[in-house]
Amino acid sequence: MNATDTRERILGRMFQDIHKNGFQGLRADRVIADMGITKGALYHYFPSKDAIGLAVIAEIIEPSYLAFFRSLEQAKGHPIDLLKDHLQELADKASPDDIYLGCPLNNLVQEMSPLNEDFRQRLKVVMDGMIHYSTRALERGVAQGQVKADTDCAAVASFMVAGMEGAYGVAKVQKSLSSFHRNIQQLLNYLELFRM
Amino acid sequence: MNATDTRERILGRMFQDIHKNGFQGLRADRVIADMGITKGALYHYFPSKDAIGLAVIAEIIEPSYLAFFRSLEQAKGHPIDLLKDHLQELADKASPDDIYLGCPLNNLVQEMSPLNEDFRQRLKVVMDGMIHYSTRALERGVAQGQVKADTDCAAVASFMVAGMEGAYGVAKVQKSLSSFHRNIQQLLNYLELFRM
DNA sequence: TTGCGCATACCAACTAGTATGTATACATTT
DNA sequence: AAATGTATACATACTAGTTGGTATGCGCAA
Repeated sequence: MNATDTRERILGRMFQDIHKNGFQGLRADRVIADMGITKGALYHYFPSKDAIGLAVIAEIIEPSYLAFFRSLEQAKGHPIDLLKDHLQELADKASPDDIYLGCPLNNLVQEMSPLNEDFRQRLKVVMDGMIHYSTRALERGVAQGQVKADTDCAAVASFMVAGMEGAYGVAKVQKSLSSFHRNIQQLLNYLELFRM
Repeated sequence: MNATDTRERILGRMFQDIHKNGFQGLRADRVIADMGITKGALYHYFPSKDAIGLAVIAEIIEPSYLAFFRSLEQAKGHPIDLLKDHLQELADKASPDDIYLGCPLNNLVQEMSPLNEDFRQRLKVVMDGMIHYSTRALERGVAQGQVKADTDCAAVASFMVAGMEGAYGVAKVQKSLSSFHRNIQQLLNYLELFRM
């Protein structure tokens, strides 16, 4: 068990606890106790609780969310299909627990944006990234005659992300996977409007 | 200053603090200290912190959100116009602070749904109500030839609420009123699709 | 033998909640 | 009408448990 492993194991567990309890609800000492290690290890790797949260965003949430959207830059295929396929995949892969706990990104956004500017800015980078790469994909679609010429690509991309997060939120209160599917389906219908 | 006043003043302040800090972030004693009263008063009216949160939902959040949607039952006019007007009004009336702090309903949903079943159910009643009354309004529109006959009214109503909450969320990280306006505008465009 | 990776032991501040006291209004009895 | 009881609406003081964080020590590999 080398050092990097321990740090990443801690981060992974912290992510899970934050996912369920929120950052304010995170009890770092309880998490590490569950892992069978002690505060010595925790504070060896992270100077403070805030640092844990920021590291979770930077090292777990951001990569996992932006991977797909960055990949749009090199992706071939109709941008509307690429975006729809991604949303469809999110819906297909979502477990009841994913729905019950909600979108980790959205959760942190709602909780931490007004409380901590460092958090907000890091989270904003992630969401802006999602919107940015989607916008560019749609714009390429316009240039290639795949997307309607009068499309406000930035507005559509932004609303797609908003609709996604909204779908997570509604499904979360309702504790309903099928609610999530229905709302994602409506979002797919919306995206289809902009196909050439 | 009679008793009812004090109770309602406490609730109002608690609502504000929850709106900013979340329920877990609420420090009830700090709030009442700011009000110039003491724990005696607080625990005279509320048996526990949870009771404060549930009272805020039942007595402040639920009425304010459901007022409009209930009114749809008696409203005359095109249902799509009624819904669009409401969304437009939300956008027009939103202050920068409303955006920065986010939608109180959505905030609590994201934070509390997985943590407290009592909270989740009370919040679900509110969101279900919003969707329910919107669905019925659209269905009456179908019956009266104002809304396209093949419209899945429940799906549209649900997605409208999801889009609304999503718009709040995205605008919250971005700290941008214009982002909110853009996303609401997209939602209005979406609703327009179902006009007969 | 020095520094890394952790464990142990501790602490100050906070936090929800309680136990108890008290002033005032209002009803009841005398 | 005066005296007495009683419920309401708080205030004060306290506590047990928690929480984030620190100080220190110690084994082990390079």
